[in-house]
Amino acid sequence: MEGKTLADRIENYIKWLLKSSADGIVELQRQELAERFTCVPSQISYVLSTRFTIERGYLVESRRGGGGYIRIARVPLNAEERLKGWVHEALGEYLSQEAAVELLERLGEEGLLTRREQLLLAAAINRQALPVELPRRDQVRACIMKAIILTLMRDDFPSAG
Amino acid sequence: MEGKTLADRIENYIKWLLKSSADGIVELQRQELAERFTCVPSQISYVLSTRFTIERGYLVESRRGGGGYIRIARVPLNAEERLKGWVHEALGEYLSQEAAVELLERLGEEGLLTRREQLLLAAAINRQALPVELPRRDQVRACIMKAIILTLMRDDFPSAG
DNA sequence: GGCGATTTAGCCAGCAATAGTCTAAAAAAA
DNA sequence: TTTTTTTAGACTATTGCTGGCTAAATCGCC
Repeated sequence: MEGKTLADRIENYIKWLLKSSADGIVELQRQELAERFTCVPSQISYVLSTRFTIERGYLVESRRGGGGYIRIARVPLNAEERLKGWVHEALGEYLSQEAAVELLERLGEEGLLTRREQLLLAAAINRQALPVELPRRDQVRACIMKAIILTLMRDDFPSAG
Repeated sequence: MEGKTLADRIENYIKWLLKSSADGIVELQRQELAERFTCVPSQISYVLSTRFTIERGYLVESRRGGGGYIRIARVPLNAEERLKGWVHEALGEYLSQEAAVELLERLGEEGLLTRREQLLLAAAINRQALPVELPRRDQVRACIMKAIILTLMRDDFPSAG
Protein backbone atom coordinates (compact mmCIF):
# COMPACT_ATOMS: atom_id res chain seq x y z
CA MET A 1 0.00 0.00 0.00
CA GLU A 2 2.68 2.48 -1.00
CA GLY A 3 1.98 5.79 -2.60
CA LYS A 4 3.69 9.03 -3.01
CA THR A 5 1.26 11.19 -1.15
CA LEU A 6 -1.18 10.62 1.63
CA ALA A 7 -4.01 11.16 -0.85
CA ASP A 8 -2.56 8.40 -3.03
CA ARG A 9 -2.43 6.00 -0.14
CA ILE A 10 -5.99 6.72 0.88
CA GLU A 11 -7.08 6.31 -2.72
CA ASN A 12 -5.35 2.95 -2.99
CA TYR A 13 -6.82 1.76 0.25
CA ILE A 14 -10.35 2.57 -0.83
CA LYS A 15 -9.77 0.89 -4.19
CA TRP A 16 -8.50 -2.14 -2.38
CA LEU A 17 -11.62 -2.20 -0.23
CA LEU A 18 -13.71 -1.96 -3.37
CA LYS A 19 -11.91 -4.87 -4.99
CA SER A 20 -12.29 -6.95 -1.85
CA SER A 21 -16.01 -6.41 -1.67
CA ALA A 22 -18.27 -8.73 -3.57
CA ASP A 23 -20.63 -6.12 -4.90
CA GLY A 24 -18.23 -3.26 -5.56
CA ILE A 25 -19.68 -1.16 -2.78
CA VAL A 26 -17.97 -0.06 0.39
CA GLU A 27 -19.37 1.87 3.26
CA LEU A 28 -17.08 3.68 5.63
CA GLN A 29 -16.95 6.44 8.16
CA ARG A 30 -14.97 9.53 7.45
CA GLN A 31 -13.63 9.98 10.95
CA GLU A 32 -12.63 6.34 11.21
CA LEU A 33 -10.72 6.41 7.96
CA ALA A 34 -9.07 9.67 8.95
CA GLU A 35 -7.88 8.04 12.14
CA ARG A 36 -6.48 5.08 10.23
CA PHE A 37 -4.36 7.44 8.14
CA THR A 38 -3.76 9.91 10.96
CA CYS A 39 -5.08 12.90 9.14
CA VAL A 40 -7.93 15.37 9.35
CA PRO A 41 -11.33 14.15 8.18
CA SER A 42 -11.50 16.73 5.43
CA GLN A 43 -8.57 14.99 3.79
CA ILE A 44 -10.91 12.07 3.14
CA SER A 45 -13.39 14.43 1.56
CA TYR A 46 -10.61 15.78 -0.60
CA VAL A 47 -9.62 12.36 -1.85
CA LEU A 48 -13.22 11.44 -2.59
CA SER A 49 -13.91 14.61 -4.50
CA THR A 50 -10.76 14.44 -6.59
CA ARG A 51 -10.32 10.71 -7.25
CA PHE A 52 -13.74 9.10 -6.94
CA THR A 53 -15.67 11.18 -9.41
CA ILE A 54 -18.39 10.19 -11.85
CA GLU A 55 -15.96 10.61 -14.72
CA ARG A 56 -13.70 8.02 -13.19
CA GLY A 57 -16.60 5.67 -12.66
CA TYR A 58 -17.44 6.04 -9.01
CA LEU A 59 -20.56 7.04 -7.19
CA VAL A 60 -20.31 8.55 -3.73
CA GLU A 61 -23.26 8.88 -1.38
CA SER A 62 -23.17 9.99 2.21
CA ARG A 63 -25.18 10.87 5.23
CA ARG A 64 -24.32 13.11 8.16
CA GLY A 65 -25.44 12.89 11.74
CA GLY A 66 -25.37 10.00 14.14
CA GLY A 67 -24.87 6.77 12.26
CA GLY A 68 -23.57 8.75 9.29
CA TYR A 69 -21.58 7.06 6.56
CA ILE A 70 -19.91 7.44 3.20
CA ARG A 71 -20.76 4.86 0.56
CA ILE A 72 -18.57 4.46 -2.48
CA ALA A 73 -19.69 2.38 -5.42
CA ARG A 74 -17.71 1.32 -8.42
CA VAL A 75 -19.89 1.84 -11.45
CA PRO A 76 -19.66 -1.34 -13.47
CA LEU A 77 -19.60 -0.62 -17.16
CA ASN A 78 -21.62 -2.87 -19.34
CA ALA A 79 -22.16 -2.44 -23.03
CA GLU A 80 -18.98 -0.48 -23.13
CA GLU A 81 -17.70 -1.47 -26.52
CA ARG A 82 -21.02 -0.76 -28.11
CA LEU A 83 -21.48 2.66 -26.64
CA LYS A 84 -18.16 4.09 -25.85
CA GLY A 85 -17.18 5.04 -29.36
CA TRP A 86 -19.96 7.31 -30.34
CA VAL A 87 -20.63 8.49 -26.81
CA HIS A 88 -17.11 9.79 -26.68
CA GLU A 89 -17.33 11.44 -30.03
CA ALA A 90 -20.56 13.14 -29.06
CA LEU A 91 -19.60 14.04 -25.54
CA GLY A 92 -16.82 16.51 -25.21
CA GLU A 93 -16.43 19.06 -22.51
CA TYR A 94 -19.23 21.11 -23.97
CA LEU A 95 -22.53 19.83 -25.24
CA SER A 96 -25.20 21.87 -26.96
CA GLN A 97 -28.87 21.20 -26.39
CA GLU A 98 -29.27 20.11 -29.97
CA ALA A 99 -26.45 17.60 -29.72
CA ALA A 100 -27.78 16.30 -26.41
CA VAL A 101 -31.28 15.77 -27.74
CA GLU A 102 -29.84 14.03 -30.75
CA LEU A 103 -27.90 11.78 -28.42
CA LEU A 104 -31.01 10.97 -26.43
CA GLU A 105 -32.87 10.15 -29.61
CA ARG A 106 -30.16 7.81 -30.71
CA LEU A 107 -30.19 6.10 -27.37
CA GLY A 108 -33.90 5.69 -27.91
CA GLU A 109 -33.38 4.18 -31.35
CA GLU A 110 -30.88 1.78 -29.88
CA GLY A 111 -33.57 0.62 -27.52
CA LEU A 112 -31.64 1.83 -24.52
CA LEU A 113 -34.11 4.52 -23.52
CA THR A 114 -37.88 4.48 -23.59
CA ARG A 115 -39.83 7.35 -25.04
CA ARG A 116 -40.72 8.55 -21.55
CA GLU A 117 -37.12 8.48 -20.43
CA GLN A 118 -36.13 10.45 -23.48
CA LEU A 119 -38.70 13.12 -22.75
CA LEU A 120 -37.81 13.41 -19.08
CA LEU A 121 -34.10 13.63 -19.71
CA ALA A 122 -34.61 16.08 -22.54
CA ALA A 123 -36.53 18.25 -20.09
CA ALA A 124 -33.69 18.00 -17.61
CA ILE A 125 -31.05 19.24 -20.05
CA ASN A 126 -33.21 21.79 -21.81
CA ARG A 127 -31.70 25.26 -21.83
CA GLN A 128 -34.75 26.59 -19.99
CA ALA A 129 -34.13 24.13 -17.19
CA LEU A 130 -30.53 25.20 -16.77
CA PRO A 131 -30.26 28.68 -15.30
CA VAL A 132 -26.64 29.07 -16.30
CA GLU A 133 -25.05 31.35 -18.85
CA LEU A 134 -23.34 30.09 -21.96
CA PRO A 135 -20.78 28.73 -22.44
CA ARG A 136 -20.94 27.30 -18.94
CA ARG A 137 -24.37 25.89 -19.65
CA ASP A 138 -23.06 23.58 -22.33
CA GLN A 139 -20.47 22.38 -19.89
CA VAL A 140 -23.04 21.61 -17.22
CA ARG A 141 -25.12 19.80 -19.81
CA ALA A 142 -22.13 17.69 -20.82
CA CYS A 143 -21.59 16.63 -17.21
CA ILE A 144 -25.23 15.73 -16.72
CA MET A 145 -25.24 13.66 -19.89
CA LYS A 146 -22.09 11.89 -18.81
CA ALA A 147 -23.69 10.96 -15.52
CA ILE A 148 -26.74 9.69 -17.36
CA ILE A 149 -24.71 7.61 -19.77
CA LEU A 150 -22.69 6.15 -16.94
CA THR A 151 -25.83 5.21 -15.08
CA LEU A 152 -27.21 3.66 -18.21
CA MET A 153 -24.11 1.54 -18.61
CA ARG A 154 -24.12 0.15 -15.11
CA ASP A 155 -24.35 -3.61 -15.02
CA ASP A 156 -27.06 -3.44 -12.44
CA PHE A 157 -29.15 -0.92 -14.32
CA PRO A 158 -32.55 -2.47 -15.02
CA SER A 159 -33.14 -3.33 -18.65
CA ALA A 160 -35.91 -1.58 -20.52
CA GLY A 161 -39.38 -3.00 -20.15
CA MET B 1 -35.08 -5.96 11.06
CA GLU B 2 -31.65 -4.48 10.53
CA GLY B 3 -30.94 -0.85 11.03
CA LYS B 4 -27.96 1.27 11.62
CA THR B 5 -29.43 3.57 14.18
CA LEU B 6 -32.22 3.29 16.67
CA ALA B 7 -34.33 5.58 14.50
CA ASP B 8 -33.80 3.23 11.56
CA ARG B 9 -34.91 0.24 13.56
CA ILE B 10 -38.02 1.97 14.80
CA GLU B 11 -38.80 3.11 11.27
CA ASN B 12 -38.44 -0.40 9.93
CA TYR B 13 -40.59 -1.83 12.66
CA ILE B 14 -43.42 0.60 11.94
CA LYS B 15 -43.16 -0.07 8.22
CA TRP B 16 -43.33 -3.75 8.90
CA LEU B 17 -46.45 -3.21 10.98
CA LEU B 18 -47.94 -1.22 8.13
CA LYS B 19 -47.22 -3.94 5.59
CA SER B 20 -48.69 -6.54 7.90
CA SER B 21 -51.90 -4.66 8.27
CA ALA B 22 -54.62 -5.18 5.71
CA ASP B 23 -55.68 -1.57 5.36
CA GLY B 24 -52.33 0.18 5.65
CA ILE B 25 -53.16 1.67 9.02
CA VAL B 26 -51.52 0.97 12.33
CA GLU B 27 -52.35 2.27 15.73
CA LEU B 28 -49.86 2.23 18.54
CA GLN B 29 -48.95 3.84 21.81
CA ARG B 30 -45.91 6.01 22.10
CA GLN B 31 -44.85 4.87 25.54
CA GLU B 32 -45.30 1.22 24.68
CA LEU B 33 -43.18 1.47 21.55
CA ALA B 34 -40.54 3.41 23.46
CA GLU B 35 -40.35 0.59 25.98
CA ARG B 36 -40.01 -1.98 23.23
CA PHE B 37 -36.96 -0.12 21.92
CA THR B 38 -35.75 1.01 25.32
CA CYS B 39 -35.71 4.70 24.59
CA VAL B 40 -37.46 7.87 25.61
CA PRO B 41 -40.92 8.43 24.17
CA SER B 42 -39.84 11.56 22.35
CA GLN B 43 -37.61 9.37 20.23
CA ILE B 44 -40.77 7.89 18.75
CA SER B 45 -42.02 11.38 18.01
CA TYR B 46 -38.71 12.12 16.37
CA VAL B 47 -38.95 9.11 14.09
CA LEU B 48 -42.52 9.92 13.17
CA SER B 49 -41.77 13.54 12.35
CA THR B 50 -38.71 12.79 10.28
CA ARG B 51 -39.62 9.56 8.48
CA PHE B 52 -43.38 9.45 8.31
CA THR B 53 -44.03 12.80 6.75
CA ILE B 54 -46.68 13.66 4.24
CA GLU B 55 -43.95 14.11 1.63
CA ARG B 56 -43.08 10.49 2.06
CA GLY B 57 -46.70 9.48 1.90
CA TYR B 58 -47.73 8.96 5.47
CA LEU B 59 -50.40 10.50 7.57
CA VAL B 60 -49.98 10.57 11.34
CA GLU B 61 -52.83 11.30 13.69
CA SER B 62 -52.77 11.05 17.44
CA ARG B 63 -54.69 11.61 20.59
CA ARG B 64 -53.47 12.27 24.10
CA GLY B 65 -54.95 11.31 27.43
CA GLY B 66 -56.06 7.97 28.73
CA GLY B 67 -56.40 5.49 25.92
CA GLY B 68 -54.35 7.82 23.75
CA TYR B 69 -52.82 6.52 20.54
CA ILE B 70 -50.80 7.32 17.47
CA ARG B 71 -52.29 6.25 14.17
CA ILE B 72 -50.11 6.00 11.11
CA ALA B 73 -51.63 5.59 7.69
CA ARG B 74 -50.08 5.13 4.31
CA VAL B 75 -51.78 7.60 2.01
CA PRO B 76 -52.11 6.95 -1.68
CA LEU B 77 -51.55 10.14 -3.61
CA ASN B 78 -53.44 9.78 -6.82
CA ALA B 79 -55.26 13.02 -7.36
CA GLU B 80 -53.25 15.30 -9.56
CA GLU B 81 -54.38 18.35 -7.67
CA ARG B 82 -52.76 17.14 -4.51
CA LEU B 83 -49.67 16.11 -6.39
CA LYS B 84 -49.34 19.65 -7.64
CA GLY B 85 -49.79 20.89 -4.10
CA TRP B 86 -46.94 19.12 -2.44
CA VAL B 87 -44.69 19.34 -5.44
CA HIS B 88 -44.98 23.07 -5.20
CA GLU B 89 -44.31 22.99 -1.51
CA ALA B 90 -41.29 20.79 -1.94
CA LEU B 91 -39.86 22.82 -4.79
CA GLY B 92 -38.68 26.21 -3.76
CA GLU B 93 -35.96 28.24 -5.37
CA TYR B 94 -33.31 25.97 -3.92
CA LEU B 95 -33.38 22.20 -3.75
CA SER B 96 -30.83 20.00 -2.03
CA GLN B 97 -29.83 16.66 -3.49
CA GLU B 98 -31.37 14.89 -0.51
CA ALA B 99 -34.73 16.59 -0.98
CA ALA B 100 -34.65 15.94 -4.72
CA VAL B 101 -33.93 12.25 -4.28
CA GLU B 102 -36.70 11.99 -1.72
CA LEU B 103 -39.04 13.59 -4.24
CA LEU B 104 -38.01 11.15 -6.95
CA GLU B 105 -38.51 8.23 -4.59
CA ARG B 106 -41.96 9.40 -3.71
CA LEU B 107 -42.86 9.79 -7.37
CA GLY B 108 -41.62 6.27 -7.86
CA GLU B 109 -43.66 4.88 -5.01
CA GLU B 110 -46.71 6.55 -6.49
CA GLY B 111 -46.12 4.77 -9.75
CA LEU B 112 -45.48 7.99 -11.63
CA LEU B 113 -41.87 7.12 -12.35
CA THR B 114 -40.37 3.75 -13.12
CA ARG B 115 -37.31 2.55 -11.28
CA ARG B 116 -35.19 3.23 -14.35
CA GLU B 117 -36.51 6.76 -14.65
CA GLN B 118 -35.81 7.34 -11.00
CA LEU B 119 -32.21 6.20 -11.35
CA LEU B 120 -31.58 8.23 -14.47
CA LEU B 121 -33.04 11.40 -13.04
CA ALA B 122 -31.23 10.90 -9.75
CA ALA B 123 -28.01 10.69 -11.73
CA ALA B 124 -28.87 13.88 -13.55
CA ILE B 125 -29.35 15.92 -10.37
CA ASN B 126 -26.52 14.35 -8.38
CA ARG B 127 -24.07 16.87 -7.05
CA GLN B 128 -21.28 15.12 -8.87
CA ALA B 129 -23.12 15.63 -12.13
CA LEU B 130 -23.57 19.36 -11.58
CA PRO B 131 -20.28 21.23 -11.90
CA VAL B 132 -21.64 24.31 -10.19
CA GLU B 133 -20.71 25.79 -6.85
CA LEU B 134 -23.13 26.00 -3.96
CA PRO B 135 -25.50 27.65 -3.39
CA ARG B 136 -26.02 28.05 -7.10
CA ARG B 137 -26.03 24.28 -7.52
CA ASP B 138 -29.17 23.87 -5.45
CA GLN B 139 -30.79 26.53 -7.58
CA VAL B 140 -29.89 24.75 -10.80
CA ARG B 141 -31.19 21.50 -9.34
CA ALA B 142 -34.49 23.14 -8.41
CA CYS B 143 -34.90 24.35 -11.99
CA ILE B 144 -34.14 20.94 -13.43
CA MET B 145 -36.61 19.24 -11.10
CA LYS B 146 -39.26 21.79 -11.99
CA ALA B 147 -38.76 21.08 -15.65
CA ILE B 148 -39.03 17.36 -14.98
CA ILE B 149 -42.19 17.68 -12.94
CA LEU B 150 -43.75 19.92 -15.54
CA THR B 151 -42.95 17.40 -18.23
CA LEU B 152 -44.39 14.64 -16.10
CA MET B 153 -47.62 16.54 -15.67
CA ARG B 154 -48.13 17.36 -19.32
CA ASP B 155 -51.35 15.95 -20.66
CA ASP B 156 -49.56 14.41 -23.59
CA PHE B 157 -46.90 12.70 -21.53
CA PRO B 158 -47.08 8.93 -22.09
CA SER B 159 -48.36 6.95 -19.13
CA ALA B 160 -46.05 4.54 -17.38
CA GLY B 161 -45.95 1.05 -18.70
C1' DG C 1 -72.20 18.10 35.63
C1' DG C 2 -67.74 19.77 37.83
C1' DC C 3 -63.10 19.28 39.03
C1' DG C 4 -58.79 17.50 40.31
C1' DA C 5 -55.81 13.44 39.37
C1' DT C 6 -54.04 10.60 35.97
C1' DT C 7 -52.68 9.27 31.64
C1' DT C 8 -51.45 9.99 27.62
C1' DA C 9 -48.89 12.72 23.46
C1' DG C 10 -46.45 17.24 21.76
C1' DC C 11 -42.87 20.50 21.78
C1' DC C 12 -38.45 22.43 22.42
C1' DA C 13 -33.77 23.17 23.94
C1' DG C 14 -29.56 21.13 23.98
C1' DC C 15 -25.85 17.88 23.55
C1' DA C 16 -23.67 14.18 20.69
C1' DA C 17 -22.20 12.28 16.44
C1' DT C 18 -21.52 12.68 11.89
C1' DA C 19 -20.18 14.71 7.20
C1' DG C 20 -19.54 19.11 4.23
C1' DT C 21 -17.38 23.49 2.96
C1' DC C 22 -14.02 27.11 2.82
C1' DT C 23 -9.53 29.11 3.44
C1' DA C 24 -4.87 29.35 3.76
C1' DA C 25 -0.46 27.41 4.05
C1' DA C 26 2.83 23.91 2.64
C1' DA C 27 4.54 20.95 -0.86
C1' DA C 28 5.08 19.46 -5.40
C1' DA C 29 5.06 20.16 -10.20
C1' DA C 30 5.64 22.83 -14.27
C1' DT D 1 9.21 31.49 -10.25
C1' DT D 2 4.48 30.42 -11.04
C1' DT D 3 0.82 27.26 -10.83
C1' DT D 4 -1.40 23.21 -9.21
C1' DT D 5 -2.02 19.75 -5.77
C1' DT D 6 -2.12 18.36 -1.17
C1' DT D 7 -2.89 19.03 3.69
C1' DA D 8 -4.68 20.93 8.01
C1' DG D 9 -7.95 23.34 10.60
C1' DA D 10 -11.85 26.15 11.71
C1' DC D 11 -16.46 26.66 11.01
C1' DT D 12 -21.11 24.93 9.29
C1' DA D 13 -24.99 21.72 8.41
C1' DT D 14 -27.48 17.72 9.35
C1' DT D 15 -29.11 13.85 12.00
C1' DG D 16 -29.90 11.24 16.33
C1' DC D 17 -31.24 11.10 20.95
C1' DT D 18 -32.56 12.55 25.78
C1' DG D 19 -35.05 15.00 29.28
C1' DG D 20 -37.93 18.44 31.00
C1' DC D 21 -41.89 20.92 30.54
C1' DT D 22 -46.60 21.66 28.32
C1' DA D 23 -51.16 20.37 26.53
C1' DA D 24 -54.98 17.52 25.97
C1' DA D 25 -58.09 13.68 26.95
C1' DT D 26 -59.98 10.53 30.17
C1' DC D 27 -61.22 8.78 34.77
C1' DG D 28 -63.21 8.88 39.20
C1' DC D 29 -65.12 10.99 42.81
C1' DC D 30 -68.23 14.37 44.55
